[in-house]
Amino acid sequence: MAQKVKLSTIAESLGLSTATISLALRDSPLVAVDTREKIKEQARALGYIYNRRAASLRTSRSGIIGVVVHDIMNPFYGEILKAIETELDRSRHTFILSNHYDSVEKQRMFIETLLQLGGDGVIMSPAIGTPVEDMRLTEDNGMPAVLIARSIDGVDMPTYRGDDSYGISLATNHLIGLGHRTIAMIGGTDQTSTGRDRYQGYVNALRKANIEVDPDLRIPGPRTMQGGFEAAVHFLSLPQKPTAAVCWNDLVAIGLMNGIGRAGLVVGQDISVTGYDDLEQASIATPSLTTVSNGQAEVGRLAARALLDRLAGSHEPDGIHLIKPEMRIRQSTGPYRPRA
Amino acid sequence: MAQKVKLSTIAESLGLSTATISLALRDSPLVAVDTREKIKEQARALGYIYNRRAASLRTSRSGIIGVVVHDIMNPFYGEILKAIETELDRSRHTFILSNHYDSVEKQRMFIETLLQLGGDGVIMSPAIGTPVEDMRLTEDNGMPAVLIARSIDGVDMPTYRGDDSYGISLATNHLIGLGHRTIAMIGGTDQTSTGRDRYQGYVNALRKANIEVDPDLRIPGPRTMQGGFEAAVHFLSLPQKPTAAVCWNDLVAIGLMNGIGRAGLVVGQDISVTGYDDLEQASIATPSLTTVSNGQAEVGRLAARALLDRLAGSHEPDGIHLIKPEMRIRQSTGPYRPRA
DNA sequence: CTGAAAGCGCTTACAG
DNA sequence: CTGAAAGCGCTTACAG
Repeated sequence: MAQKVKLSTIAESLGLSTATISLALRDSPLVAVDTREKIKEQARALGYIYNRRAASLRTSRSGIIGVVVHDIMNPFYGEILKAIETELDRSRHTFILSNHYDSVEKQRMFIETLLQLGGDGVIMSPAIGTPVEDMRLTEDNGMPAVLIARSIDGVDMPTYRGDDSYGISLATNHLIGLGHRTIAMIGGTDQTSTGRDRYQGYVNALRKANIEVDPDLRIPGPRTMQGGFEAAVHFLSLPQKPTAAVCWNDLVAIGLMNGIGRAGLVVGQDISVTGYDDLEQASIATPSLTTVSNGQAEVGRLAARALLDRLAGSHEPDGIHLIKPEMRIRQSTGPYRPRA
Repeated sequence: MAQKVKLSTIAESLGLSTATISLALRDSPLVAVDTREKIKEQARALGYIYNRRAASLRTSRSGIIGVVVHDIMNPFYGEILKAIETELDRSRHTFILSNHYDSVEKQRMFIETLLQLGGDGVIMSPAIGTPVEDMRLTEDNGMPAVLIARSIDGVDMPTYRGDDSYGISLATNHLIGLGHRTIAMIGGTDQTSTGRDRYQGYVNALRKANIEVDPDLRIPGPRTMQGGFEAAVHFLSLPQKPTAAVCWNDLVAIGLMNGIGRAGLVVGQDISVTGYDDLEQASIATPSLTTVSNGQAEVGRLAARALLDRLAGSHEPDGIHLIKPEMRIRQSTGPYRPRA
């Protein structure tokens, strides 16, 4: 490649100072319009590339925002990320993405890298078991953080997520309303706020309907399609013969439906299944999946906006902002029928 | 936050020079072992954060690698990215991810941002219609690029992708071997190398079996699950009454299978369907999907390694490296049966 | 084994 | 409206 073009290259070629070039390229009104045009023209002609590291070293603003979630391959996070991307693009921020796969270690390394790069802020769905100190790391170093999808006890940062307890109770109530009494809960973990809230919502709904809660009807663990698929065998062999399953999320539900289908039973008739999240896939699954919309786009949009607002100086109130979930009734649930 | 801790802070607190601190923190053997330990200890105690922008301004190496693909929410790219992530993590590189959604504009903006940040290299699956100049932008500015999944005519950069023509012929031959003669091809576009190659592979296989190629049996367009689902109506109403469909990818195939199921036909018996990619979902779909493994993990791993090797000075040969696809036979395909 | 000094390419008061 | 100069926080020859 040719000699590197920098501000001084342009300055010399035009007989101006680097200060003027710098101002002109950033559209400062301090520079006369025609000088500005001439400078921009020349920058283009020379193939000038703005050196952000130098600028950011000087200004201590990098334009970089970090985003770290459990796993971007999970469409639930994918849908949140898409909304974040849209917001950040609009304000010309660059975002750096990482999965932590629920490794506190990996998450901490990401935060450190982001600090080293001078990240302006971070949006995170904290890993299971994230210690409070790790969260402090961000704010102590002047990098504001916004949480999504999960909250951490003892951390009072702005947090955007669905109202899990309420959402899962919608699904459970829907099944109860269809006459089901033996309802299993498939998937999830007690190690996250989300997991605890969803199980609680299920328990609450059953109690309110005077249905005894049988702990053996809970099959914790699965959070993926594969997991739901594998859980089908366990589910179908439960001695209580459940006629319905409230699933942790849509992926688990779709996997479970596939597993149930393999066993020759018809979902929506023999067994009712609900999902959670209302992913794009939910409506085109066969049968189409009854689920709960979890407002992913809303979560992503609001979290990104909150961070940008804070960077712009205004201060969104801290604490948890719950997005209201909504029921989506489709073909995977139907009236109670006793199992053979 | 407290006053920012930098090299000079540590230097002063220990009565040493910044040069020594800098060397010690990077484990230089030039610094005595106990001095080194003392320095590291102090750095930790003070909560020192390495300023990469400053370092990178000085060394003109950033440790950043850019990755840009069509859409990370597509599990095909997700699986490639996972492999890239694994390789880059190992060498302590940070990666910046972006979708271009086949917008040349968005892709160019990403490349420019990456150049501004001093990116060390870029891995890209180029957007449809990427002009050769845009590809030059990377190398002209000393940032090596490696292509994945798609190639561009006239660009001789290292490229890693599956052998699409061969792969789709495997699927087509499998159907022909089962006795099918009226085989549709669903999805894809002629605007990418991948699209042209796959259609060509399908055509070649038919010709070789002396089956006349009927252009009306091609339904171009769909590349998503939703697209495949919607194409089912068109497919089922084709007057030629095809008994099998070669799909662009697994997503289209799964969508199509759902659509066929809704129409009351049984995939694997009434209609045979093949996918492409062998995504995780393929094996747990119902029926499980016969498909072609496209070596995503291999593509990601090799592309990342090629870039890292080049950054380390060695020079992987340019040109296209084709990964051999493999057939995965499952339940979605079965022997020919005339349609009612 | 350790230090003094220059320089990476910007931006920003300040002066004119 | 434009310029001279300092400084952001590192690293790297060079000297000792």
